[in-house]
Amino acid sequence: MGRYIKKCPECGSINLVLNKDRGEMICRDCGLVIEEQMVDFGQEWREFDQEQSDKRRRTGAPMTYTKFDRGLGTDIGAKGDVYQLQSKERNKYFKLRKWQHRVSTAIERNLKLALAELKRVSSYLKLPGSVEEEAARVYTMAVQRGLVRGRSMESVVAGALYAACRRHEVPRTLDELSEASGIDKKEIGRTYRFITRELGIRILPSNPVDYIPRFSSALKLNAETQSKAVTILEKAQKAELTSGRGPTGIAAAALYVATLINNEKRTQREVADVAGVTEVTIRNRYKELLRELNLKDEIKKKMEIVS
DNA sequence: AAGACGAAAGTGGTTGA
DNA sequence: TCAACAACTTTCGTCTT
Repeated sequence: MGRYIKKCPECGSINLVLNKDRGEMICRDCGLVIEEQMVDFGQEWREFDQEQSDKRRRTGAPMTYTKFDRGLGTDIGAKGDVYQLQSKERNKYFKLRKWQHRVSTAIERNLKLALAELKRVSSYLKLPGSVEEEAARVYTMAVQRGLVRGRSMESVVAGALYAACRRHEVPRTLDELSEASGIDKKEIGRTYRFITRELGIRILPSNPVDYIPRFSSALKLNAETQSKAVTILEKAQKAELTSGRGPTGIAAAALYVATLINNEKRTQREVADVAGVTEVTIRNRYKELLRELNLKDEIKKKMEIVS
């Protein structure tokens, strides 16, 4: 067996909790979610001295968008070879370094800050590493195209995260992003639309089904109710009840109906709260569901069995 | 007393002239 | 740029459990 991560890479704390179901580790001190995919990424060989380590290593540092230079930065003349050159040549290199410095620092400084913020928010929302990576990629592209100009860094970060969530089908609502980042919901929506349009990122309209697992666990519903809600949603999609509607509202209504059918009743208020919609919306959707899908009979049947 | 229901008016965003 | 429009919200009174 290989070794697991023992220290939090963020704050160095060893106070980590392993959540085996989700395959992730959480740092108790700073809240960072450390992805632990139950795959041993450790090397299978051992190194006893410098020579062996040079020989046996097959890879360089991992490339990642969550570092401002993807972990691959090159510094001109950083190693000291410069000093073996003639003075004229040396001046040339110094100039080059200076230029590199000028060009890159603005973007890099921005990226460093932004990626720290991104880590904070995504950790707060317990987003998987793949989403964080994607968001970092989106943000990097946005910075390179100068799309951050005129917008706050934080709002672009939030927008990038929102986009990444959507693409990976682990949707969070704008409200949640807003709460985690402290940015106004409207602002996030605006920058989200802006950067996805400018970067040409195609995003499928989010599927109500994607919200079901999260909502049901927030409501502590059992698995049957949850899968019932999913089948209701599938029927609803066939009946064309889902297009043009807010996905969270539909998901909430389906969930509400499922609780009625499975005798695991939750109030409209409770469902509305976790889904971030109002009771009225649930009522409207739920009325449509009953009307179009003949679920009335199913509910009645259940009621009769009970009585 | 709490929950469910529905009408009416208001909000923010999209669309089409 | 404006008005029409659909989806959703807020508010509030009424009915049901």
